[in-house]
Amino acid sequence: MKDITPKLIGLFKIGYCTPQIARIAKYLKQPSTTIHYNIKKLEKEHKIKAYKAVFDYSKIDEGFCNFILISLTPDEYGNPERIAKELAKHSEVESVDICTGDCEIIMKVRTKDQNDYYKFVKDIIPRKGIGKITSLMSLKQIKTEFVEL
Amino acid sequence: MKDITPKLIGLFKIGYCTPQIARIAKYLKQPSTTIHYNIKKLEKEHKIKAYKAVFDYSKIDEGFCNFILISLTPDEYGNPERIAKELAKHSEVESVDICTGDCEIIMKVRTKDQNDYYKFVKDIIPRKGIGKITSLMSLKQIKTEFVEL
DNA sequence: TTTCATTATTGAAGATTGTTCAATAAAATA
DNA sequence: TATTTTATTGAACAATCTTCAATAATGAAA
Repeated sequence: MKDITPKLIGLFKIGYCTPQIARIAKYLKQPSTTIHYNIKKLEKEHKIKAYKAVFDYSKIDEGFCNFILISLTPDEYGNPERIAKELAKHSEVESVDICTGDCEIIMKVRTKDQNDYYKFVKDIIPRKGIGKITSLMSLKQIKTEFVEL
Repeated sequence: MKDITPKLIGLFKIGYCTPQIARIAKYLKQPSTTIHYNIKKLEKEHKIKAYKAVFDYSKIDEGFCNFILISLTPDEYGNPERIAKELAKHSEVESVDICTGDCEIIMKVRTKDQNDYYKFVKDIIPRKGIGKITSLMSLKQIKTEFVEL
């Protein structure tokens, strides 16, 4: 057996999908060429970043979800983007935001279980600039990426 | 002019896309029927919830992003899901998670600006069961929905 | 207002892609 | 081993996306 499922999931996480012009045209009762034109416009303006799949992560070995609130060390207050972009590179990371308030960076991370999460935190967090972190564990996901589960 | 853009954005937020089987087949060097079969399997197992677009939200009037940490009143500790599902219904809400720690619910909300965010909070939050809320404002988004910006 | 340039809409034709089907192979089960 | 189920694959088909050229609408400038 080939087991291409993990490869598919990896591709679908970031793209490899495309709009359903005909279906949208029917739903909005407009010619498909008009829909096509408007979608291409959104793409040219870089308003659409990607077409992708949303998963029920609990069913694809990514059911352990955590929010990580990161406080930076004072010497790194100036450029939180450097650290944020490094963190964003990891495939377990769903989102990274630079924010105000009690922390400087908030990220959402998906792993299979506590063990994998521990590995991630142990590996990724002890780097220059990161002062303190707080984890908020998600017990149940009601809505993700605008999709209700 | 028809201005179907807002309708397209609404549709793309939740679906109306489809996988690119031929492209994946080429990339993975597999027959397209094999890719097709495996994707349909993922769908039947309900591992894939939707195919959708990811936006550069700063370019589509949803640039003001906040994380809201919600503490419930003691009498609602028992069923946080009722409140969570209600909150999830609103189109401004990207995600809703029930969690442990300092709060019971964490949600991600996108609005056009502070005014719209204020309206949302004023409208949505004062409901039975919600005790205290904390907002974390996102100043800059580095990665969203697994897509780097 | 009139002219001109740009942007938006649309139908028809063509190129590409997703889907179905039937046959075969592989894996799991008894 | 025998049997059932699951997985892979190529060929034909149906559906979709895309291109193109013509037209209409909009906005800017004289």
